[in-house]
Amino acid sequence: MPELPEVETTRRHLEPVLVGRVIEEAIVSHPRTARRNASAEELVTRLRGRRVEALRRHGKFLVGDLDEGWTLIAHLGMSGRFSFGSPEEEPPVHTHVLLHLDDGTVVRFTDPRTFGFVAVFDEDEMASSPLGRLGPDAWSDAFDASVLAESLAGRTAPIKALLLDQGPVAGLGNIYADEVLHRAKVHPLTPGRDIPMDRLEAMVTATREVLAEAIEAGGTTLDDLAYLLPDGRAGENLDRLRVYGRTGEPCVVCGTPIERIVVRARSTHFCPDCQH
DNA sequence: AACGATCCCTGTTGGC
DNA sequence: TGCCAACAGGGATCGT
Repeated sequence: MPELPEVETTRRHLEPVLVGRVIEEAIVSHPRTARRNASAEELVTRLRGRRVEALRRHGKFLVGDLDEGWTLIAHLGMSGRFSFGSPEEEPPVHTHVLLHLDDGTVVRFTDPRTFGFVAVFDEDEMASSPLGRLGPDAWSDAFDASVLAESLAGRTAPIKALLLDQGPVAGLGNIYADEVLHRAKVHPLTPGRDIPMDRLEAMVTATREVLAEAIEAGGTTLDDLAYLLPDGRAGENLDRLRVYGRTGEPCVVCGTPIERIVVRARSTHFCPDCQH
């Protein structure tokens, strides 16, 4: 499923295609994908004629700066994916948004499970957008141990849940949260407020390492969930995962079998020996 | 305010 | 072999 590395990989592929282009026409064929706007028709109206000035990312959100003060927000959800091609090509099944650009390229948003969305907000709406509740981006210098310590102070929820919350840090999902906790040797059920400073520092370092590896590999494509890069290739990070999806396999550090528990209705993988 | 449960959605999987 | 329930999960929402 798309997390920060998959969204960043998507951003890097889309940036040269979108930035500087004008969206001449937009087609939105699934109302749920447009649910952050008043209607699919409103989203189409807001997209039409807009020039894309920049493509950024915060956490798992893609952020497109449009002209005249508009902002494009897209989230891949569980199964969302962007691709691009020519108008003559048949779009993939479950393609819900088409952006016809002024150079003839068509950008497509495809999302079988419709957990993702595409939206356009004005400046006032941006103030109350989903971005407002996000903590510092996990792949930025704004995320460090002192910031993390501040946001975890007094928090009794398990650290795994707090990492998924996007408040203390934005961009980690179920796969990379497990990977970070394993590398930092922190048990996923540890209450946030009980993690000592040296473990918080280890978590920040582990986050940078895990994300750097995953971005370099083009993200993680699981066997059963087909996240694909915009050019159709699979991400190559799966073999680098040390705990996620490895229940029962020996820990690469100590050999103890990896355990699986459920935290906040999310599968959670950890080494009971390394992570106390 | 913080936390936990529930819901949305559909392709894939596992059990019978 | 075929059918169907269970499962997967990011984020919003709601109750406590």
